[in-house]
Amino acid sequence: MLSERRLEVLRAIVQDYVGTEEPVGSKALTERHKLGVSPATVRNDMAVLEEEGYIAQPHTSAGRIPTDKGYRLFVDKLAGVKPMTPPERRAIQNFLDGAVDLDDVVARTVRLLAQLTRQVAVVQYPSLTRSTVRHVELLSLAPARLMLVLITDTGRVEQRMVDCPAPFGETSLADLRARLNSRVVGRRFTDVPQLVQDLPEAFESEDRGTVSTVLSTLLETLVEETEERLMIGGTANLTRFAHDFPLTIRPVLEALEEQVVLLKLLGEAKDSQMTVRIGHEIAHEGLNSTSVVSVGYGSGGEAVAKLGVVGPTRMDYPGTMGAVRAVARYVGQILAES
Amino acid sequence: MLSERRLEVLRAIVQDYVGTEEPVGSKALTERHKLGVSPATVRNDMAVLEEEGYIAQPHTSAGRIPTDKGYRLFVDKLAGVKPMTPPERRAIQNFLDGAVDLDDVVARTVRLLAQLTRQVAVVQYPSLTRSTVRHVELLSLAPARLMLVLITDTGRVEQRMVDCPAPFGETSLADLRARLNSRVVGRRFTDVPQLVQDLPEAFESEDRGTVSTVLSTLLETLVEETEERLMIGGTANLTRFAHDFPLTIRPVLEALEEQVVLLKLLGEAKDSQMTVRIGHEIAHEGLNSTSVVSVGYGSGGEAVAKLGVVGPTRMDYPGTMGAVRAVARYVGQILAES
DNA sequence: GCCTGGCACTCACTGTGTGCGAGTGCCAGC
DNA sequence: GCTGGCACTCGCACACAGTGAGTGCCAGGC
Repeated sequence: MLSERRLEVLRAIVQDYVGTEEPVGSKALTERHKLGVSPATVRNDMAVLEEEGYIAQPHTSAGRIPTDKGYRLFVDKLAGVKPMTPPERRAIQNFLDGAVDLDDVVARTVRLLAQLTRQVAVVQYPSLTRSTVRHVELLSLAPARLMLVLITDTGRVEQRMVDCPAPFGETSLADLRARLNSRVVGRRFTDVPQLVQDLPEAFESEDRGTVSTVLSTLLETLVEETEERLMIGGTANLTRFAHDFPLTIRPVLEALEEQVVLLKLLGEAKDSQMTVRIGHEIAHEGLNSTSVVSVGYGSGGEAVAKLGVVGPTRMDYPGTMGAVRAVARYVGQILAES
Repeated sequence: MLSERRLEVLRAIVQDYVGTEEPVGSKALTERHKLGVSPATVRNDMAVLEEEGYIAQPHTSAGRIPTDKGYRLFVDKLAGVKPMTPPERRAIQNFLDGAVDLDDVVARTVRLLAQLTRQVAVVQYPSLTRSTVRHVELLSLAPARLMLVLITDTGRVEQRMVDCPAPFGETSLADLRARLNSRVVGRRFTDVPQLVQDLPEAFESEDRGTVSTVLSTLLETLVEETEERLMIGGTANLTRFAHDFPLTIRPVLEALEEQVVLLKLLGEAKDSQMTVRIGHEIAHEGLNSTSVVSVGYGSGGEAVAKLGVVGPTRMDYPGTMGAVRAVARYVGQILAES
């Protein structure tokens, strides 16, 4: 176990490095922080911290920079979450309040997060898996062609075309619509397959084919859309540390376009808990020199989706965590209202 | 007017510079192209071309690079559109054929364009303004709460909540739905306002308030959604010329996030015609060292939206134009089918 | 009149060498 | 266990010369 002072030294190193973006030496440390000891002592502490793997030297005659392990300790033990100031809170709320629909809420959230943290923001659309059904609509577009529209409690809408094996009358359509809704409205998406299983049996044999087709399209939609959608913003912020990782910006951009990677990343985190993934803790190669701060958000107590930011491992963790948490809360409120 | 050979020299300069990304000198030019004259002659031609503003020297003892004006001449007079090869065409079609809905079509198109051109791809969602109505649906969610769903011929779906001033019965709802659809289905969005103008008069006075509210929400949706949506992809390709404009990448990323800018850019171009905007021809500052190649696409003869790519002014214009044109065609086909 | 070879000149780029200084590790002493 | 002192390391900035690609110009030839 590291002594109190050594932890203090680590904290100082992280703070200075995040601020200056330059390796920090023993002398500079004692000047900028009231550690109460001489540079020589700090050097000894640094030697220990380095041996334990918390900090490293880029080259022999340079200062130290934190390692991933160092940041990890910093986040877990040394840093709190920096709360937003009241004016910031008000600004967040005002900005989000202007949203007109779900797309707009997500778009505004991304912009807001990117601006607050000055990093890349990622917001997941409310997941269908954890949503409940608000309404299922069936529209007849042609004698043997239907449109299936699925509306979730979070306001998300999905639609699919259905080509029927046989013409389907308006009466049957109304019947199916009514039965379908009475079974699934208010229920969770995950429960839907079971709930509609025996529905074809209630219909005349000539209509059963169509009913089955509609149902399988519905189930397909549920499965397909379980692969969630994301919105990303603030990529221009990546250039702010271009000198930091000049060619590393490319793999990051590539990773960001591979939504699958991001979704997996968000998915790995514990539900509504704030999660910080640092550097090599991230499995994906392109993101090895970045950190991801994410948290779930939702209208009720439960998270329906996640949001977060991607930035350099050298980021202001307390501030970023504060912003992410605050935004998640307000988005949750907005969703609950609409 | 420039002589035939001087145009040939300009073409050679553009081609070489696009290929090598380095200023091209007179000697190298004569070696790589069969111009039939000596370097000294080419130097004289270059001096003329420079005087006329088609090429420039980065510094005194270097080769020449094309100016925006030089690229313009190249695109207008010297270069054709390079058609896609049959295997490429097949690949495009196969890739787009797998799409399941409009979002997917757009997403796949973006990916495809980015991959083909190795540049940033931009695809505009089919515009509501030029679309026709396929169906309007009204759903009752609560006694005084409706959901309005609008479906376009291109498969786009928009939904809005409507809070009614008074409870609205199922009968009235069905009536309104039927009247609304009989009037607007198959009509252009721009004609809708006029077509529904006198609709409230057909209802009992107690329902008129709600009908008006529904209609104004519908009209609002049309107006709001006229501000189009975009999908962007391939931003990682920006890093390919990072050495070319190392700090210029930032304003480009910023401009790409400002969808308004891009939409304006796409909007300025003539309808379905292929348009190339080069360097300073683009009003927006951040995009001054980029070129934009765009073209309209649509299911019928008329364009419903645009797509294109953003790349460095030093790009392979014939190839890019070929790819953009081919993709636009196939997307049009896909939309016509669905 | 246009093209060509020759020539002097420019200038970015590269590699080498040097001095500087921040930072380190170690050690003896308090 | 902390401190001051000291020798050492090494990246970085700067100066400087050599190289070579490229240019403009000019006199001569077709």
